[in-house]
Amino acid sequence: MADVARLVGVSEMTVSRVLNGRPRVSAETRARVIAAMSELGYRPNTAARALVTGRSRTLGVVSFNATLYGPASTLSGIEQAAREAGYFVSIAFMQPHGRGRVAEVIDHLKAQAIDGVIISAPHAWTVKVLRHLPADLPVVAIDGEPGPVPSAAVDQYVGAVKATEHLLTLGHETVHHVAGPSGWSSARAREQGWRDALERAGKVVPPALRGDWSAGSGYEEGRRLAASGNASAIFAANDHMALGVLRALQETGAGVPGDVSVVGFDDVPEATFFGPALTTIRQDFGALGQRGLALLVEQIEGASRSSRHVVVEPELVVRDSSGPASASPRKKTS
Amino acid sequence: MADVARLVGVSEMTVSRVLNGRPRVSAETRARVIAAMSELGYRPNTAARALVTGRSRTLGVVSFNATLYGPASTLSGIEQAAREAGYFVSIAFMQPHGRGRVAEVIDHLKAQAIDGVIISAPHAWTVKVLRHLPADLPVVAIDGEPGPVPSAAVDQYVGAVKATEHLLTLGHETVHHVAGPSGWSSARAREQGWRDALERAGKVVPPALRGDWSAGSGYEEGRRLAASGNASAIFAANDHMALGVLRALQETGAGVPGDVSVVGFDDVPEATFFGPALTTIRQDFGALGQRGLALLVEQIEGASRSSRHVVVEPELVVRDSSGPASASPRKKTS
DNA sequence: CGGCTCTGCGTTAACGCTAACATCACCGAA
DNA sequence: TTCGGTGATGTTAGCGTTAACGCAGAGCCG
Repeated sequence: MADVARLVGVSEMTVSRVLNGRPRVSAETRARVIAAMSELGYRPNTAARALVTGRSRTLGVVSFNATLYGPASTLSGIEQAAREAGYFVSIAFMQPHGRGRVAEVIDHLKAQAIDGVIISAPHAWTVKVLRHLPADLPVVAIDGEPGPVPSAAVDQYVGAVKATEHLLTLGHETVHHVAGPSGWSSARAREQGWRDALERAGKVVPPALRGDWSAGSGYEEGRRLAASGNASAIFAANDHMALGVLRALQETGAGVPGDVSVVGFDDVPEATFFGPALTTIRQDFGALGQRGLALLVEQIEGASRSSRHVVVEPELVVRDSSGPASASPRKKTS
Repeated sequence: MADVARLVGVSEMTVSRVLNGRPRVSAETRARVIAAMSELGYRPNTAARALVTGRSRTLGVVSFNATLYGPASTLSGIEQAAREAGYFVSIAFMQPHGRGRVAEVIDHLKAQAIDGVIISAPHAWTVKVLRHLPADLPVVAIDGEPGPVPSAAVDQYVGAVKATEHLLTLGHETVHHVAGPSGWSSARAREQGWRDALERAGKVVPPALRGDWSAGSGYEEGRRLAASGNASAIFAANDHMALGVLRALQETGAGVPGDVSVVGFDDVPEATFFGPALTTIRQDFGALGQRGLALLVEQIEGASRSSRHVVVEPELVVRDSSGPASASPRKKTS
């Protein structure tokens, strides 16, 4: 920086002002400084900057289960938005064991000079963790229920309503639900949306079956439903379970969508290639990440803290696995 | 830090020495300093440290296509190992468009004070990018071919050989291959391994079919193979294409593994739940990340630079989709 | 024309930490 | 006894940047 200042014949302070886009520098000086900076290949030293300003332009992201499609896409969205906003993204993954480890991970991030944190909080219990964070650290929760800190989430409830109503519109008498594990906010919200949609339409609400997000659990519940022989429409709480359901139906000879319609949730990239292509609810994880980041930057830069809970609308994607209810109920085939 | 020093009644320098585990501090003083630090909740300021030492204990990771299982798992492995080694991990994702963006992303990371970079280099062309990096920046390439910088990769070639030999051992006359897109190092290595294994066994090498990693492309090539009616063993270059192949076979009435055996590559979590459960080659992505990180830390901390190319062995996982060749070749069914 | 504001710069002093050297007490060897 | 060595600690300076203030000159108003 001293070199730049010397080359232009001004003080370091003036260079600093140009660097930060501050006013009180004549257009001409500004141009000459910029020229000198690029000529010398000058790069500001982030450490020195952080030291004096107390801000590092680095954000922490705590993510659970980074290998799943949803969290990974969200992370990607966050990173891109952060880069555009001029922030760096430092990551820390939680091992699934939970609880005690959270503190450790957050400690790790706090050891760094971090301007704010985005925490993926898919479990109901994570809300408790959020309470124990230092009050002066800007935080955004992603993918959880509205809690003590600003948050961004896909509207799971609405998505489930859309899925259920789609099936009802096709003429199905009712819709069966393979739910996600209790304790997950998204599983709860989807189940509630399904239940409410059925009740609003005056339909019978069959008992919800409970899976664990895995294709295997979807397969098991699918077998159960197929055996009962009275399901004509199934809404699975995620695409992997829907995949299991599809397989179970196929094995028991039920046609999809001829005999049974199936709808998933998430729209993972492979969903188009399931057999048949899966009707599902698309979550825009990238947008989720962006919104979350925007919320965090807003807190950090002290703008209005108006909207404490941002919601992303999911979207129904109709493919081949859902169709009109057949005229007569399907016979039990196995 | 001044507070800690005052509380103990020593100079800041002594506190600093304790902090860095330096000698020349009496055991008693050391203990008192540590006590004071925890009493005051003191946390060293990373920015000040980085400013004076020129090292930030932050690593950059450049990853392509972060939403795929492989890269995401690798990233997770890197992060965990880095945390244990006392480093922070700053990420930057490439958008798939490639080329020009690489420089931009690396620039972003260089703007931060970074001690080293791990670059995921799955394409053959990424090797060129590596040449243009500043020579003084420690770099490790992951998941590419041996190139100008130290690298860590899963031994794709050996994996493909294992898959092919597994099928030959089961008595199949030859093995068909649905390859990945050319331009990907891993696709090339897997194809080469398959080819060599067949040749070594003195078998006919059928032309390789080319997919694009997606389930859709696997489905198409699977239809083609099923139509030809003479394939009894298929090795798909990844699990998603294998999924497509399975579906195609199922639709055309070919039994798996009764009529046709199928083997994939990767061992994605859902592979167990494919129909039938997929025999595949497991890549330990977590280990890959760890090894890559170790290589980088070695460079940074100036230890021996002995092994410039580290290889992780993949592992055959036998499930239900592969079985003995049927006595008589299957009839063409469609 | 005095006093006011505004612009465009410069000067000084940190930010929190560590490298390098300085100091001092003590100990064993010559 | 003197001297060099060593272990424990302190002092000084500076890493690269920005906040806060200072100051001169231009322009404007009453």
